[in-house]
Amino acid sequence: MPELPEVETVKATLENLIKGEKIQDIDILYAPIIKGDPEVFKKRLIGQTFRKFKRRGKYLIFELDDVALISHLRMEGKYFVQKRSEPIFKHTHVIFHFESLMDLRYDDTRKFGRMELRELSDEEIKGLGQEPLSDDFNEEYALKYLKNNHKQIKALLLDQSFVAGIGNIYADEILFSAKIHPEERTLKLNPKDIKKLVFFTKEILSKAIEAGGTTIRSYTSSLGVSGRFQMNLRVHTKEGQMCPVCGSKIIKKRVASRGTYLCPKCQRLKK
DNA sequence: AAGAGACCCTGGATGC
DNA sequence: TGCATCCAGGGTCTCT
Repeated sequence: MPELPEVETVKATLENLIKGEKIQDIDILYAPIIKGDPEVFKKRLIGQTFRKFKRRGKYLIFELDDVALISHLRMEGKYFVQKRSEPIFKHTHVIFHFESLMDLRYDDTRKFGRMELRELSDEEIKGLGQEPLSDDFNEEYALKYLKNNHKQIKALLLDQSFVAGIGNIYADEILFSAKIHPEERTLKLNPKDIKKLVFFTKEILSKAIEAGGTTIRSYTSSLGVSGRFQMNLRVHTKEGQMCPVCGSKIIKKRVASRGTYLCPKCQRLKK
């Protein structure tokens, strides 16, 4: 399940592979992936060349000559760059044919991902909070945001309008490193907690990007995107195993409607 | 305002 | 072995 580090890795990989490629034709095999009219989507993109590669939160933004293609991979979206002659996989839904006879193919087992066209002047994605690795995401911002907030802290980390790009895996890892219980109310967090939260958010996401993202479950074998950060996971998916800090058993419970892993001894609720 | 649940969707795991 | 059921969850929407 791609979160910020995985999307960043996909962005970098695709920039290497398809920058300067010109679209000759597009096959849309499963139309609901496309927001808006698929025919308009095709007409607008054919003849355009991939120029710039960006990421905002978990969204990929491809800039072409005079249009932006925004892509969200949701749970299992993947891009493959393949020769036109290669067989098409079962779950490939959109194919961009390049003049070079290479294809960019979008593959998505569960069909949750979405693509959308925007004007270059209108590529800002509404409702997204700060980029976690930017200087604008800092203690002051978090303190101010939390002032009128009563949520559970895990729900807040997953809230893209607070900070954009964190998903279920990294939320668990950040909270474990910061020694904060996922169900802790944001109101109860003190400035020290906030400081740790901001610090470990940046630290863990940066390290994950360096490692090329995290590969668990279905997130494997997509071209160029088999990360190594799963080696560094300390609580996520570790139910029943020993906490690497104190040796207690890691538990799993539902928090914010998500499977959540934590160490009940290192991450205690405040009184 | 927060939180729960439905929805989208498939494959893998589990249960009988 | 085989069939039915459950579960995973990012974003969006509805309801309480």
